[in-house]
Amino acid sequence: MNIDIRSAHLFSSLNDHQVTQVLESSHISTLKDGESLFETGDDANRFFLVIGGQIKLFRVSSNGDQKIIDIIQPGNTFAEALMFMEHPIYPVSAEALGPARIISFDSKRFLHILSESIEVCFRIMGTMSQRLRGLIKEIDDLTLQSATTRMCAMLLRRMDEVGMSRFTLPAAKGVLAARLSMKPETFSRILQNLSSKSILELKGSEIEIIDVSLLRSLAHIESIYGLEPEMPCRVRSSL
Amino acid sequence: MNIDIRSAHLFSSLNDHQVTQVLESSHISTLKDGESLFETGDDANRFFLVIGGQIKLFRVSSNGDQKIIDIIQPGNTFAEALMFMEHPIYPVSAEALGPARIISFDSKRFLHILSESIEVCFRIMGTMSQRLRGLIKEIDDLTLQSATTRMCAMLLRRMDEVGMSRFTLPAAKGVLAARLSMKPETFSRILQNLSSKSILELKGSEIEIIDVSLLRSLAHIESIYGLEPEMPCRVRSSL
DNA sequence: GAAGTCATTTGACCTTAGTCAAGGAGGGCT
DNA sequence: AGCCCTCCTTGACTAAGGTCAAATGACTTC
Repeated sequence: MNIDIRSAHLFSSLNDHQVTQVLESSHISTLKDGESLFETGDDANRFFLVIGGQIKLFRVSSNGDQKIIDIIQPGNTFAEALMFMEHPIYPVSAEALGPARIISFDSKRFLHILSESIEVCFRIMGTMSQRLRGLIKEIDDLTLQSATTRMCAMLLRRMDEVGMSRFTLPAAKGVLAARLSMKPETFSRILQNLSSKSILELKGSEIEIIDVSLLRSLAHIESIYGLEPEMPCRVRSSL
Repeated sequence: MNIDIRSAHLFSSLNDHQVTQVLESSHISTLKDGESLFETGDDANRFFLVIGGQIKLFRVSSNGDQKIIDIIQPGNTFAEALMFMEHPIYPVSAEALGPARIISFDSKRFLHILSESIEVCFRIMGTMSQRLRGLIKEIDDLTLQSATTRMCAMLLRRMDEVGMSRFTLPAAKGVLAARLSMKPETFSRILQNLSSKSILELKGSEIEIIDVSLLRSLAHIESIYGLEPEMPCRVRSSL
């Protein structure tokens, strides 16, 4: 197994010597599906690089609901932003979504290397900046956008990523629902609804987008013409 | 007017020479109440330090609603995280909340100084890290917490800040409502409700917390015993 | 001090999404 | 095949907040 950690953005400008140093404090591990890596509130002395599978970052509410903050894909690092805090504590929990492989690194050690390389600092700041932007967008989505809008935006992103109008969902529906901050039931209903409007066709986790432009307009401003007024399962009539 | 920008965390480890350099590209300005500083999507070539008044950062939905992401207080910088992006664009809009005074700095110029000072880099990364954490907490609040919980948490924060159980709200109620992602009406009703439960007393924007421990428990897990079941203005009875 | 403007409150009602409960459907295992 | 298990779907209903509109209050400005 010979992974070049330099393929990860964060490490990409390290020289050979630095790579060796970083690897000295590294530790590779395999996680089973659902295995926990750390929990919200744990001391954060290490950060991670996903080399296989997916890691989900999430928060749990007092009544057990969980909101998925992010799903980290292979090649990406996470929790590296914490090393700059005086008392680093993970603000989220992390566990494997399916079997996964990760490398962990000692934060202190990496900080030391960082103190010699402005270039790596800049890289990290770039990453953090983007993450900041992503979170702001997410807050926007959560407060200013409806569940349907979020769903449509997600479908469009996925379509873009795959490059085809026919694709398979990147994770189990329940997981995607939590990522989009809705219940599985709502997720299912919205998908059904889009399907009934012939905006897409779905069979299991296979989706084909039929009307891209309509989907796009829904992702931006919901209900160009009444999507919700005809939502199923409304009890209006019985009042 | 002789403000030492070093009192701002971001600049605190600059030497005299660097301060001079930074100030060379700086520009002080005064904003009237509601005056816009920049809008979401504008090119982000400058970042800012608030020296008087408050600046609100917000996003606007397609139907005109606005969500306040943050309210920046004097002594704090904002938009500095953007300079690390290749194509920097403000992810939020900014405008003065009441008359305000700010200093703006040229990002490029500052980047140059940064490239000579690891210490300042570390400081920035620390700030960004905290901001990241704050946003995650906010997402948590929005998805996993109710409006009442958010209100209670805000009141407790404010009480902590002031150090007394009697205090005045830090901004107009409508503004606070937008900050907490709720409508002014909801804000008012929740406050009324807390008042009717003798958890607090309110007169205008003066608030006195009566039952701190109950407030605290509401902030954590809502409805230890039924707060919502007795919410006013419900039409249950007419069904 | 009257008029006007703006923020807040209250009331009545509506919409979104969550809850709870009951069925499907698919996949792996024996 | 039959069974179990987990995930997804569907139906009926509830709850939290939003909407709209009117009433009140508070603060300016003339």
